[in-house]
Amino acid sequence: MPRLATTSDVFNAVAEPQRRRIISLLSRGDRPVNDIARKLRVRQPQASKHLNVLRQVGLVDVRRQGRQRFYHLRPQRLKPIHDWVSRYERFWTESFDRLDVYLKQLQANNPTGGPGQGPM
Amino acid sequence: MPRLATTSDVFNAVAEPQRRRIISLLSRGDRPVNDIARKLRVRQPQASKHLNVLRQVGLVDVRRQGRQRFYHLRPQRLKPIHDWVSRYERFWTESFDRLDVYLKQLQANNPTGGPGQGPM
DNA sequence: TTGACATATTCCTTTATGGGAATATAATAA
DNA sequence: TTATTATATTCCCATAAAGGAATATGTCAA
Repeated sequence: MPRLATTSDVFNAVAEPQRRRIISLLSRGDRPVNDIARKLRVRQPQASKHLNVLRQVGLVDVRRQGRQRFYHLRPQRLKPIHDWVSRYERFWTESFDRLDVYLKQLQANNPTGGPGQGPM
Repeated sequence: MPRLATTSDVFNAVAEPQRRRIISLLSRGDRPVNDIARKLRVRQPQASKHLNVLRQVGLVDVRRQGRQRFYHLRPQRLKPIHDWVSRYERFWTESFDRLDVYLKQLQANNPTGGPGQGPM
């Protein structure tokens, strides 16, 4: 099973640093392409390409205004990532002592037993 | 700026579905390689390769026990992802009405002005 | 019309990645 | 020792992806 396409998997879309920067930038307001390209120090075609990926995956949408295209962030699409990673939040939030670890070992070595604890 | 290596960027390491499944599995307890491979229905070498990536990026570590190697999740390494994506949480948590959007437009069109609001 | 500006798209090249298959290494058992 | 089990590693191949450069498309102004 290879990696899902950047245009269909949010995790993969966001695995590109430039695209993360675009998301950061757009979170402060809609912007036209040249604006984005200038701010991020990339050439316009690359900006357009990244924006195209983000649009296809649903992380941004576009609004035309004159000859410009204002890109707009759709942050709800980040929620799957947030949900997934939040399942592990307690592991670094709670005091996570050796007893917890020991109990987890036991559970792992005993496939039949115990209440389901961790995230899936 | 190309994509960072899966072995050095947690975002990229986690962009692979199989590796996310390994993380899920390990969150319920340490496991040896064959166990993981069997559970995830992948061949042992692929499991080892993914585990190697996860180990290099710091998401798991290994403990030898006899001829087996028990892999152990290091969930703290997921924190960077959690931190990053949490910056946008309020956008889908708060009621985010059209006024907010309008204010963001204004701010974007007026680079000099206004208090910094959004995440960076 | 023509020209200038804003953006998208295409083509090309390089590179990282992931799977398959085979093999190597390591540790235990007999 | 040899055999067996558990895991790692290597080699090969196919593919997605990202940047560069050039070009196409679209929109406005004169």
